[in-house]
Amino acid sequence: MPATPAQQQRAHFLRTELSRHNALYYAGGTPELSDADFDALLRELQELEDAHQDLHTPDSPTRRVGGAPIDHFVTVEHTVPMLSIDNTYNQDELRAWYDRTVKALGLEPDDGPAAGLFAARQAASPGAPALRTEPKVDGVALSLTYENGQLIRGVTRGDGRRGDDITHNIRTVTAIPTTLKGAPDHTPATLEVRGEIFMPNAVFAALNARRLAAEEEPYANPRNCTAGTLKQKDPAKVHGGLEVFIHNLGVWEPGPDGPAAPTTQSGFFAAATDLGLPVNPDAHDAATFDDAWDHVQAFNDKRHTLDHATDGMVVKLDDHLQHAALGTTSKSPRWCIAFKYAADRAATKLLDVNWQVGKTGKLTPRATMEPVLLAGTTVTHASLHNHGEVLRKDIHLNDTVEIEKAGEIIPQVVRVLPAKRPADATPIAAPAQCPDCQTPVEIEQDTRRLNEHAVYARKIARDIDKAKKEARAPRDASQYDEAFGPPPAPLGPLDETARYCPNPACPAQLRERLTHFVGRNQMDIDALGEKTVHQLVDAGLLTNLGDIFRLHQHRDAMLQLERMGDKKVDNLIAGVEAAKSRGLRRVLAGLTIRHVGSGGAMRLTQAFPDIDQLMQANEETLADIDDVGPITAQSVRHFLDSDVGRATLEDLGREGVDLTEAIAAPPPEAADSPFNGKTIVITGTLEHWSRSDLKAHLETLGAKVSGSISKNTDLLIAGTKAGSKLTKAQSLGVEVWDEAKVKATLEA
DNA sequence: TCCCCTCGAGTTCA
DNA sequence: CTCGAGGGGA
Repeated sequence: MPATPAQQQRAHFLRTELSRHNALYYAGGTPELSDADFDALLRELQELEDAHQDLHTPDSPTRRVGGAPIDHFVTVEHTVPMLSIDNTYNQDELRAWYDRTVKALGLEPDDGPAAGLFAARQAASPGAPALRTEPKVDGVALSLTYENGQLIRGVTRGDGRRGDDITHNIRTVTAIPTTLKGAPDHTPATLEVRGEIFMPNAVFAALNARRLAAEEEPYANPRNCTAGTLKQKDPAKVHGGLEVFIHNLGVWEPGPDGPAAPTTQSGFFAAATDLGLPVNPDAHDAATFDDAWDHVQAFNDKRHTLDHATDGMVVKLDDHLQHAALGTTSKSPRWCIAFKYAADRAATKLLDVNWQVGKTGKLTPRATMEPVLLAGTTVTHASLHNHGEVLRKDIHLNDTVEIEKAGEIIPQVVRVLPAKRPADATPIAAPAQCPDCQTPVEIEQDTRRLNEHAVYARKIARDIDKAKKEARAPRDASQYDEAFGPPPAPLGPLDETARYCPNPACPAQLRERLTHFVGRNQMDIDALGEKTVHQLVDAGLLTNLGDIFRLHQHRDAMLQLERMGDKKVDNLIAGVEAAKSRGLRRVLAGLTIRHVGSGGAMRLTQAFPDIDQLMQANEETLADIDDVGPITAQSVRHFLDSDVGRATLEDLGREGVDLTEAIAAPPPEAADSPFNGKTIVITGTLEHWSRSDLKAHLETLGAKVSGSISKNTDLLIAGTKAGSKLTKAQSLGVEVWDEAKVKATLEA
């Protein structure tokens, strides 16, 4: 049956949309569609084409050249999981891994070149290296399978357990042999190897130059471009020039005449080379730890001269028997470790500075820069923290600044490059008034420096007292230097640490405070996100915290707003209703009282479980509470005595918000729980609980759940993607559990 | 008075 | 995740 004009139009629309999103996705830009939405469109097009022969076109996204259409990639289970590698960031951490490993192998502690691992390797096989070092190339990990020397499959790493079958695309990569040397008789019957596929910088640059010339969106970086091109549905569109380095062995079944499986990492490299598989030319044997460390350091200079991105060095044990003996943790093998070089820096131009108003009224300068690629992401913004910081670093508009990522995540301006300061560089002006409500700002200075002055002044005051008692003349100011040492340098503009808008009714602050109040750990009103709050504030429906609980009176007004349907409004009203019973602790945590967050709110409600009792507490009583000192106490009292504070609490009470806190009796099993009395830190991504749920649960069992690791920590619960906390816990010798162990213990 | 430990607050990008 | 600052023990 021929398609109707409407169907033809729809099919055309779907084809252009799908191609456009494909292009966006592979350019590493922001996809406008989720994978599921993309698949839905693709399916719709497929169905249209199936029903109407005349809609078929050779270039349809549902087809690939000369083959059957692919709906989606086939998921393939890895025979041996492809794990990720643990990271270290300095020599001590690397050494700690090495010592741990030597100990786990049951060898003598390795204190010199003749002991430990080195000695063990020499005994087993004279001249054998203990370790191997190999650059960590920033590309895409994949697994290749050969049968009788023929390439039969290429699979992405995926989640480590299973990945996507990309064989059709892999065949177009000339760096990957489709037939091994010596095939079929002198190759393994089955061979599965792992490697990294990447795009050399020169290839990437040429590709982007072509795209720019054709007025197409350039690709974000070589790695995204590689990942994108491997996920092409049409192999003809895979970019040329991809390179690959094979680095690990998955499976090696020798077969009747084939070579025997290698038993060491160095042996594997030699064997791979014999079979025609490319390996990294900068990999080295290392007899001892010190040798390995020398390679690590030497490569830090060399890596910048290479034509591909590297972000570290992998250190591996050479002996496969030792690999087997050590095994793996749930996320990474114990027999190798990555050393990450100090955060990469990038230089870019500072274009603009905006002053943001925070929920406390703090004004923060936020820099906008020319987009620059840094450690895998494109960076445009960075906080400049405060005006003192701007002055101390002497940052001007139009300066070229050097940026790096703190903790691999948050971009920071490290310094300006003074030689590159242009003629049109202008100092960054700090606002004298709030950019939103024009109230004159208040300035805070470094408390430590203020304290130095206070200490110096006290010394003088005490001396004057003493002089009075001893009935002698007080010291002359010119003698102070001699008696008390030189006075601290006077405070100047460079000591400014914060600028505040003091107006409690500032609209910008109100927006931020409302957003905080409805946030996850406070009132937890899911339907009220940042966007919606701003919408409602702009519409005049939210002018204070209490208004949230009156939103249901403005149903019609809300329905007038953009992207606000019946369903969303119902959701919102139900969420607001539920929020009324969250209790005093969460209300206090949401109020933005200085120095009172979730922890402080808990302490306060433990001492004063309802608002009336809290209202009656004076500063001294408050300061008696554990973890509450004079400064926090004053801040709490100040809030409770302020007009806004009292009015807000009364308003919330009138609207039916629960201003009491039930004191949870510990469940009977708490006493024998292994978590009782333990100080626990949770990190990483958990599967079965949200982190806050697990925290709440462990607390009912008598545990203290804290946010940072120290030597007081009894236990670290590490989910996947655990970061520096895991490393720190290991270096402090803190016990670490994975999620499965927690689950098993809780169920026991 | 000095430190160590925690908490609060601000923050970027996918 | 990191910084700064408050709290509290040594």
